[in-house]
Amino acid sequence: MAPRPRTLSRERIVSEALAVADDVGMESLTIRRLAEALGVGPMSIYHYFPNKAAIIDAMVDAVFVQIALPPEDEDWRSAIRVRCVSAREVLNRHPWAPPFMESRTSPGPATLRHHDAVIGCLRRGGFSLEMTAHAYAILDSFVYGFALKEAALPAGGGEGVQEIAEAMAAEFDADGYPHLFEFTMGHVMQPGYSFVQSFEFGLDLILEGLAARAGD
Amino acid sequence: MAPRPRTLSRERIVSEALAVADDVGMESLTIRRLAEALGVGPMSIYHYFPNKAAIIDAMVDAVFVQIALPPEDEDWRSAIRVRCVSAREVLNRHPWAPPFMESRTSPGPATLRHHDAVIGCLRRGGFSLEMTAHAYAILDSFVYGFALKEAALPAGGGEGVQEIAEAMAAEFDADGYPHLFEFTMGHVMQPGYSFVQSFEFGLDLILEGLAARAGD
DNA sequence: TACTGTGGTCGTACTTTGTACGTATTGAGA
DNA sequence: TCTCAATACGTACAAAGTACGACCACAGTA
Repeated sequence: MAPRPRTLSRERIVSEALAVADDVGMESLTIRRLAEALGVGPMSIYHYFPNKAAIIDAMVDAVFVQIALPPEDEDWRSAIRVRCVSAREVLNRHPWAPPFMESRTSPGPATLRHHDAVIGCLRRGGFSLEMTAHAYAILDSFVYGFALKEAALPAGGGEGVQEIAEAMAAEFDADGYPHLFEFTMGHVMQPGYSFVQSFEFGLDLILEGLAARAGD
Repeated sequence: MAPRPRTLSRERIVSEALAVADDVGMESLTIRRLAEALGVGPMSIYHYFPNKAAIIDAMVDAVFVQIALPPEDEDWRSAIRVRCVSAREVLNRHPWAPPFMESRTSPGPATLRHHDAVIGCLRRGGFSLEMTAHAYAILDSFVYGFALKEAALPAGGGEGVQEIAEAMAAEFDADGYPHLFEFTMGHVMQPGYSFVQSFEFGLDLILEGLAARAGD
């Protein structure tokens, strides 16, 4: 029945794939590299997954597992807030993920459970089906979009940004872009700047707007 | 000086690349395929671009060209609205684009001009530098995130969704996901459902929230 | 007219990818 | 001990990006 349960398993493969993708990026996650990280021949992986796409599906589901579900004992607004903050953290840990979270055609169980919990939370909060659709669309668009932008930033979002901004500023020195110039110099490159602050600002703005419309 | 200006040019290459990517998706946009579409050998392309990444950079800039700048003669709120609606349309025409729009490290001139115009619009509207950063972050996160989700949908967002939803519903028939089930059946699969409606809903919600905070 | 240089194109070939196919190894049950 | 199925791997092939250098057509020059 289990002749040779040597080293591999779906779990180990997925977890190693996450590590590699986090480390070197999705475009450098190759079967060979993954196999090497697992200490195994490339073809061994295909005993557990039919193809690379299936591995990515499993990776996406593994990301969803990490996102906190909205706590059931809180009101919808703070419960949703918890899950959105958690989602940003998780997506930040896996910068490769945002483009894949929504585009997979075969969602895994964790993905389904997650969506079920969020929808349930909104419904319990008194949202109609239509308003639930709107709320979920705007919240997730914001969360994924923000994560997408953050992924483009160097780690942390504080330090390395200045360098990039500096390099960019050098290109449009000839003030063909006056507002961009002012913005970069006067804000982005200032010491206290942090892109992440905009996340809670935006999230609370959206939650407030949703609360005002909750009865619709 | 111009010994043999036969068929190729940067413009023609980029425009054909857009067409191919729109048609078969980014992952199927290969140099060979692009060359074939241009009626040219694969290597000829490398006379105009140093590598594939440079082509993608140019493609992204070509997408930015299409997005309407905020009209200067309108108040910030409707001007920004115009450009966001336009952005969604354009990104919808190029479903491959969202993950690339922010992640390129060398922005083209259209990209810079676009950002300059949006920032200028907000500044003229009375936003502080800090508020401008927040506003731009939330607006673009929403727009890109929404486009990302839309790209995962079959064309149009109305028709094919039902089929997919039906297929999905078949999997969780065992009502392990009651809210998702209710949502899918009671809303998504209803005749009038349209995901796109959520865009204007969300956009107006955000604009309203920003207007309320504009003085900060 | 012949020659030469230069810019545009392509043929060949190398490396790296995903993965089809068949084979070797192992230990549980007969 | 023998068999067999589950597991791992070796080899090989198609398709990708692209380095390298050859070819080709014309613009000037002589």
